[in-house]
Amino acid sequence: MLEVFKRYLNSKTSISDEEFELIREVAIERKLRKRQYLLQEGDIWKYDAFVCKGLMRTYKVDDKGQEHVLQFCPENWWTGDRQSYISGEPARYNIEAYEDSEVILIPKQDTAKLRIQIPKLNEMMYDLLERSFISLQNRVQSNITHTAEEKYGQFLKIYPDMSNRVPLHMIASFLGISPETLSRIRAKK
Amino acid sequence: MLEVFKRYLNSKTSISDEEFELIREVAIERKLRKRQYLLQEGDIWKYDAFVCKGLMRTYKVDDKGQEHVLQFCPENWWTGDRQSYISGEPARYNIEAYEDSEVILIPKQDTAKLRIQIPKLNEMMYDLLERSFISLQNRVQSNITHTAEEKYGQFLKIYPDMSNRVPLHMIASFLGISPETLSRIRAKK
DNA sequence: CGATTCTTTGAAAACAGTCAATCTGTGTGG
DNA sequence: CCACACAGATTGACTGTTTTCAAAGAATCG
Repeated sequence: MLEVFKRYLNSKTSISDEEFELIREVAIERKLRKRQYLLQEGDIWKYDAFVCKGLMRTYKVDDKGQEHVLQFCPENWWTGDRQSYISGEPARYNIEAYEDSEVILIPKQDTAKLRIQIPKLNEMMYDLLERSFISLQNRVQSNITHTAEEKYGQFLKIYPDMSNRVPLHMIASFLGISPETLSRIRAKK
Repeated sequence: MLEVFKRYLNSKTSISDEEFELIREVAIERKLRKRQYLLQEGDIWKYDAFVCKGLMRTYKVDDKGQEHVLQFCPENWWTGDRQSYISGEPARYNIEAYEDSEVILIPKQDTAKLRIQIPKLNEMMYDLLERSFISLQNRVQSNITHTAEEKYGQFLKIYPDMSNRVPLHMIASFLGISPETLSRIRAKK
């Protein structure tokens, strides 16, 4: 599991073996079965989580009991609840494995130390946040600009394999449309 | 204009007079009249921009010539096109003053130096990005969860004074609904 | 195989968008 | 100072899209 992480780090920046040892010392390896939770609403999130294998989804349940998928997080992406992480408040989201998954957790305090010890890691994580910001911004823009059909088209471009990995109704939820509507959109292609 | 900026910085962190001098040396003060552009689509954005006074809006024009407002940026907020800033690609957005405004521009290279010279500034800008990320995430969540009416309610909570400062049709555009629909939503309260 | 989850389909209702006309307020120039 | 132009807001009628509800048909998993 750590090998995947090391390969990822070296694709994004360059980390020496000694530096990676520092990471290894604090990294927690966790295996999750499908439908197992990484985080439940109300808990406090204190990690940085890197998905080595599998697929996580972040979702929220509204007053009417309806689920809304905020994010899909496949292998080689980071997940977590940034709001809870920063503020120390209870999480408002659930993060659940939707496939059997392998995740590396780095406790918050250790991340802070590592970012000082390994400046390149710090830089990488900053870049990551910037890019996440931009992709969220693109998503907002897509939401206010496009029709349901166009949004689905965009989604397929950005996540080409996701439609094979998660059920349709979760994609609909991610896009903010009803599953029936998405089904009909697909039918007419 | 720089006084406003200094006050802002000291509300977010603490910057000594000597440190602020470093900022002053590179800061560019710019006054903009209503309808004047800070950035036009196609240009390359190379600054960090802090709004001391007035109101900026970031928008995009789609294929059909329709404007879509991505962001309102009143005094004491930062604006810019992060995508263009990072990648060096031409901006896809326009940033326009919607009131007579005063903006401080710090050129990209100078920001980089300042962030090294003034660690607290660096920290502050990181926190800022994190918080911007979270608020965008909340906006996405609101987009996929709520009806037009609920979204408008949320908007009023987050930007209580904005409805006095910008025309209704721009708020509609920001929310991704038609001006007529927003007008009707308001009428039935 | 049986149970569950997911997807599709149909019909009706709710909702939002478009187009066009009218109304309102503001600011400008004669 | 008034008349006019202009931008913005509202309203009505219509159209089109999306949701909802219900039921039936696939697909998947234990």
